[in-house]
Amino acid sequence: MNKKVTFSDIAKYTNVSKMTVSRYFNDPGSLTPETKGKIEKALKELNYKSNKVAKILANGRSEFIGIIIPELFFDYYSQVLNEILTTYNDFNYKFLVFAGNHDQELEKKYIEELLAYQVEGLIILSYTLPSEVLKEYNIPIVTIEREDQYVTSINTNNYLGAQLAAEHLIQDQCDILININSFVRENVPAYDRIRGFEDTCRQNQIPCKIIQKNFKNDYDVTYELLDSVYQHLESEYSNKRKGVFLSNDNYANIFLNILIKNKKQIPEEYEIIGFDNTISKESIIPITTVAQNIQKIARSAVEELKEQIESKDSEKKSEIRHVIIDPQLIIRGTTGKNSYTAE
Amino acid sequence: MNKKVTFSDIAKYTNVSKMTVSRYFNDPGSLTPETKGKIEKALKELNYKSNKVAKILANGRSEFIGIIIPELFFDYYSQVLNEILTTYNDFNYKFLVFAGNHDQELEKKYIEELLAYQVEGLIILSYTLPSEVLKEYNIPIVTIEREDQYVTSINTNNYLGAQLAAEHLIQDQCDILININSFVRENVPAYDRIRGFEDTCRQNQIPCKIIQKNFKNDYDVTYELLDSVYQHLESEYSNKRKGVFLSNDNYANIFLNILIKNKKQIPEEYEIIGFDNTISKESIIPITTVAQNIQKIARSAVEELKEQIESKDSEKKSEIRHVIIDPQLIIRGTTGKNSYTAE
DNA sequence: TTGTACGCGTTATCAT
DNA sequence: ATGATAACGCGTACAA
Repeated sequence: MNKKVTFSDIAKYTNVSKMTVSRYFNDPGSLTPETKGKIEKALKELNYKSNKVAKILANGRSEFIGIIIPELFFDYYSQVLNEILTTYNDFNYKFLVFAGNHDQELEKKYIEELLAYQVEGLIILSYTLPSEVLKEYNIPIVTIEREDQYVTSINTNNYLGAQLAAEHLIQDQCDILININSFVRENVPAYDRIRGFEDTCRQNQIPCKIIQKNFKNDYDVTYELLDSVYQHLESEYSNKRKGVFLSNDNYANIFLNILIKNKKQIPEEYEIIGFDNTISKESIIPITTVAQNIQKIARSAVEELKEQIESKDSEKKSEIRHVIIDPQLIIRGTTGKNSYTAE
Repeated sequence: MNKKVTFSDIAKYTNVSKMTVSRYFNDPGSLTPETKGKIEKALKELNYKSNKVAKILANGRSEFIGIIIPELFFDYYSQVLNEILTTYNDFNYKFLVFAGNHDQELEKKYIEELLAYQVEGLIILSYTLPSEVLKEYNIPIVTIEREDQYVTSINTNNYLGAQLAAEHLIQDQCDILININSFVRENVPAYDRIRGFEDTCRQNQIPCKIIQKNFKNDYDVTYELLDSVYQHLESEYSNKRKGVFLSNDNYANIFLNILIKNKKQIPEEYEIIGFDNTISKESIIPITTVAQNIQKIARSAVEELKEQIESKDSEKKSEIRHVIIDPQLIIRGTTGKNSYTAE
């Protein structure tokens, strides 16, 4: 390892100034082929390795973007992070990633740390800090699928997703439509899954029931809660065709398992639709689900951030924007009267 | 945002030198309470924000660790990444993360980029670059669950995992033990799942069959391949009690679904054991599985890296180490004659 | 096309 | 306990 080779070393070796070496990288067109060749040779022979930290200090552009996710045990976050990381190939931003673990104080600390490293922007998937607080950091920010009143955001068109689900269940002639959800606040995007579902039922004059439970991030708790929901539905709507829309694939999968164990006919007695298109395909009956366009969400997030970062330079203050990405209904075996087979 | 507040600004404001301001952060014990107070006040009043990029350039310690994962669609990688990120709270390393997407050239490029940002070490989960190549970068490196001959690594005790699985199936009086695997090379840790399985069968004089298929990262392909395996097992071992050990939970789940659809009795006719403890719990029958101790794997990786980083300073060259973490068998509904119920 | 001088914000070193 | 000065490695601005 010894000492690092710098522009000065290359400059001495080639009898040019270090500015010329710098230009070799940043403005090669301005060099004669000769000097270019000399420098190229020297770089190889001295085994030069660039130091971007010095570059940041000199020109102020870190090309860092900070990401704060709640965690990676939930497939949705993993997939979004995966797609964000992949944008490196097109946008060249480097990503410093923190897992907030649902802890507000921790997340504040993480943001301070990210700012210290001169990140040019933040992508926030965690939800503990209100957007009003986020905006105060005065740095380009994009949030994804969370409360977003005061900041630019990318969200799925949850309303449309719920609408597609409800319409599909109605078309399949379900007698009663049920939405199973956790207690989401009205100001988060996911609440539109309830609004869209209710509105669609009302417009089609189909009975509709919203069931909200205090789901934890725990399989057994979720199982118990959904089992009680099942009992309730059985007693309440015994001889009706039930169309059930759950707020994510994990819930949908567990609910499906409960139905199967109780020997229910699917999709004859129950139709099921999940959300997120994560594990739904791997269920005992592949589950119809609303798929978010995660790649588009991720790319849009980086694009919006890039725009903010660049408009910051040119003094045009960019307005807050809320980008909405349409989801897609993926029809599988838990809906459609003739589809009780695997794909 | 205006101009950034620096140590110089604080120094002028308080009539001390910027060195004293620096000491306020790095060696506060050496300051008098008075100056400490003055500086503290100035930091608040001028709203100072630290710049760690300048700090890196000055002292050479970035506190960055680079991570290269193949992708995040596979739960195992997500969980490992999650646990690595969480070590920030104890070790204070910041993580620059790249998704290699199984592309060797891309990964080389990513490593160069990471080196340019002065990362102090690398954690490699991707497998495209041989450890012989990795070692040549001459920087602290730890690999996780991949070929590791020339570098320090953290791996699960795959041999033990397979042994636990085989012993459990034998104890449950299976007549024939089957291991379903992809074509893994003999020099990757996962190959020990085959070795451990075979050895245990041999020692117990139980018939054993290793089936390797060319699994892709695709549900439908995997389904077809496992369906053909099922057909094969049915014709070959029709009235024997079959104990099947699959190399991950996804395969185990799909195989289980195939058995259920064919109305096989589980665990009477087939016993199933998966690996990784990811989706096994959410299957129609919760699947017995070998759980890797992911938290320990992640922490060990960071600890080993830290040791390498620190011993690098003190000129003691640290030896290559291969740390082995024991997994644990989690018994659920797909094994054990009396356990055909959910947990 | 190439060079000079200086600055980026911090720490290291040697003084006092 | 505090300060002066020189790094760290690169880019900007202006000059030649």
